Amino acid sequence: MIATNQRPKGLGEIEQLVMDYVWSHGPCSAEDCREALASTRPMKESTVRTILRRLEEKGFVAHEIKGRTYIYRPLQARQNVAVRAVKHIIDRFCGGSAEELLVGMVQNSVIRRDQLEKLARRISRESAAAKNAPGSRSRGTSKEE
Amino acid sequence: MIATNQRPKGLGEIEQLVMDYVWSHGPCSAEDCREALASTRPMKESTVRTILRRLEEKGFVAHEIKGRTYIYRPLQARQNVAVRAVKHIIDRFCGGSAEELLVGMVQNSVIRRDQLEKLARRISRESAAAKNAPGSRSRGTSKEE
DNA sequence: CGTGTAGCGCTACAACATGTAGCTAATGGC
DNA sequence: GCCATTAGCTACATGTTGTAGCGCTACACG
Repeated sequence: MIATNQRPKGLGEIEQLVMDYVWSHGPCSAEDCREALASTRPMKESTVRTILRRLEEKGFVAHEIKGRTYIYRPLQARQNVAVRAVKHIIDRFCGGSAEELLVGMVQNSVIRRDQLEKLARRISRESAAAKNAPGSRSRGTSKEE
Repeated sequence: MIATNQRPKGLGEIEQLVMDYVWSHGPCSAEDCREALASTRPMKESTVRTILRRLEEKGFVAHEIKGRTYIYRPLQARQNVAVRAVKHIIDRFCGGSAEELLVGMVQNSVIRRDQLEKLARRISRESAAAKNAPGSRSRGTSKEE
């Protein structure tokens, strides 16, 4: 972890909403966010900007200046953030082993059995393919950015 | 918020440590906890008690009185807490579908491919077995008491 | 039966995270 | 030159978490 900044902090509720928008919509301005979220969560302009700034501090987004508007884009793939969060849980609760967790997930219907099976097969293939393509290793460790 | 208690709040760092002890050690008193954690995390007696009390408020533990000592025991299985946390992540980041998340977990070496495959087989069996035992459905929804 | 001690509840408080927002300054269009 | 847009800075209220002091009670012991 280079960690220029980016403490491993989590996302608050609003932060999550904003990130969701940035993730699904792609590069956008603060105003874009505000307007898009206005119906579900009205905010002042400054509020959105503060959120975006904090998101940037935390390393979730980066901005570039277009004209005189900041255009924010996600720095990390949504999936990676999710994975890291889950990894954190695994470390904390499961002593690093995901096995029991997955069993529990199936038992609690968080994933369905058949889903898992399909997935296992799919991953078998992908994993094997990745192994045969030396360069593609990069996906494994750092897909973000 | 009606919330007799037990908001779906997370655990702080110390709270986690204490829970870990309660989970692995089973029913124990505040002093047990304090002593056990003393080497890694020295705390005053009142601190441990506060933590335990909050843990009880949050619904993670319950106590019974033995003599004049409170004996705390976990109310929720460690695994269930983990599963719920992951479910939360899935809902928040993955729109409810765990698939991509799992793929990402394998790609990021959070779980190994073979681990997942083994698991898929194992779960196949367990799941099938559960399906044949009508009463055992209860495990799926609420394993915690 | 008085006193000490263990163990609990209550309360407080500081630090930090998070949501919210106002005010000011710069910048570009009209 | 003036107004709208948009960024920066700062503030503040609230909630969470770690930490702990203080006082009360009940049991043990002499």
